[in-house]
Amino acid sequence: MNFQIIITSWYQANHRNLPWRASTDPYVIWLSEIILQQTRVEQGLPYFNRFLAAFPTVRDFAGASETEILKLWQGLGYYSRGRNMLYTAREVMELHEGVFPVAYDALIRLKGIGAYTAAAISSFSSGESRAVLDGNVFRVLSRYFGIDIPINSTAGKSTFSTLSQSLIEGQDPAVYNQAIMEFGALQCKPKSPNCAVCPLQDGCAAYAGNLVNHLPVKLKTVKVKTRYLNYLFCLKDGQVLVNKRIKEDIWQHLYDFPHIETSHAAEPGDPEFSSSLQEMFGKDVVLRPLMEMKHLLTHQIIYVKFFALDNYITNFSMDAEVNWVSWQELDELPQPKILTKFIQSVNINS
DNA sequence: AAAACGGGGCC
DNA sequence: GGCCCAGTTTT
Repeated sequence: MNFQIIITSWYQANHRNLPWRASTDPYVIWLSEIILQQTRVEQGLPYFNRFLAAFPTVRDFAGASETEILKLWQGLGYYSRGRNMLYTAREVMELHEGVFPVAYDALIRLKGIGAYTAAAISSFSSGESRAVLDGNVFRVLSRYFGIDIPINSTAGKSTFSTLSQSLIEGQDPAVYNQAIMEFGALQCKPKSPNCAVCPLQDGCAAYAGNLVNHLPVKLKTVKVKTRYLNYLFCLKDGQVLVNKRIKEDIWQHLYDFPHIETSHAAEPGDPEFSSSLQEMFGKDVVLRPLMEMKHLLTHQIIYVKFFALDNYITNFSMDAEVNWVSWQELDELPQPKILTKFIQSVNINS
């Protein structure tokens, strides 16, 4: 038996029942695929269900506001995915008259849809023969064929892309694509794959060469940087001062509090901190330390301090992105995880 | 070619 | 603490 037959038979016997697999609607597939980018199935699943319930069609999606989309996206991360989806939904309404494209060449032009997602949507919705290449496929192929070219290098992407496309020829594209990804997710896992009962054990180069734990090879790149954010929690007449994050930075278009970033952990009397506060408020203000948190992102370690400003804020120079809102309004705004945590603990302690 | 972009689970 | 997850976009 060849590689493809073993993979697809394994899939028939072992696959999970995932809701998006029940549909060939390109809109539904699109929804699931964007949500699942760099995201585990278990984490994305509830988001998929909520989005589909809220927006059954691309027309419904296109009619939403960005805040609405980001609020539903809250907690999932990589928020540009949500913003790009809204852009693309509107594009589909205007350019394709509300009919979601199924052809790879049309899909690849849409914002937020890259090579992987275009292959996934086109193969699942219309049976176009485009091999998906995601983390699972890289891993399965590099192990089975014993390829040690780094999967995140240009040469690696090219090599694996050619190989995977050659393997899908003659197969049912939708089934084969699902099968190889599911095989990578459940059987050929990154850590402690179950080689003892693997149906591909016979032809597996990594197994034969005892290289399973060394493949795939990946170039490490990410430099983690450390940041210090000092949040200013301003309350007045039951309203909270919120800030819309409009800069090119993490959490773009989400809402948090006005804050001052310092180059190091800052105490209220710190010169750098104080001068920024002076600039922001036009006079000295008194801070009351509330809480400290450490927030971990893939490439940032953020030390967060929350301070209360109980008064002194009458002269606050309001930027366009800063606004007073009620607790109720704040709750309806999309916000970073760290802020949700803070708000919860304030509610518990009050 | 490299960096930026979240949050969570697992070892 | 490091790695990885149904990747894409920007620099």
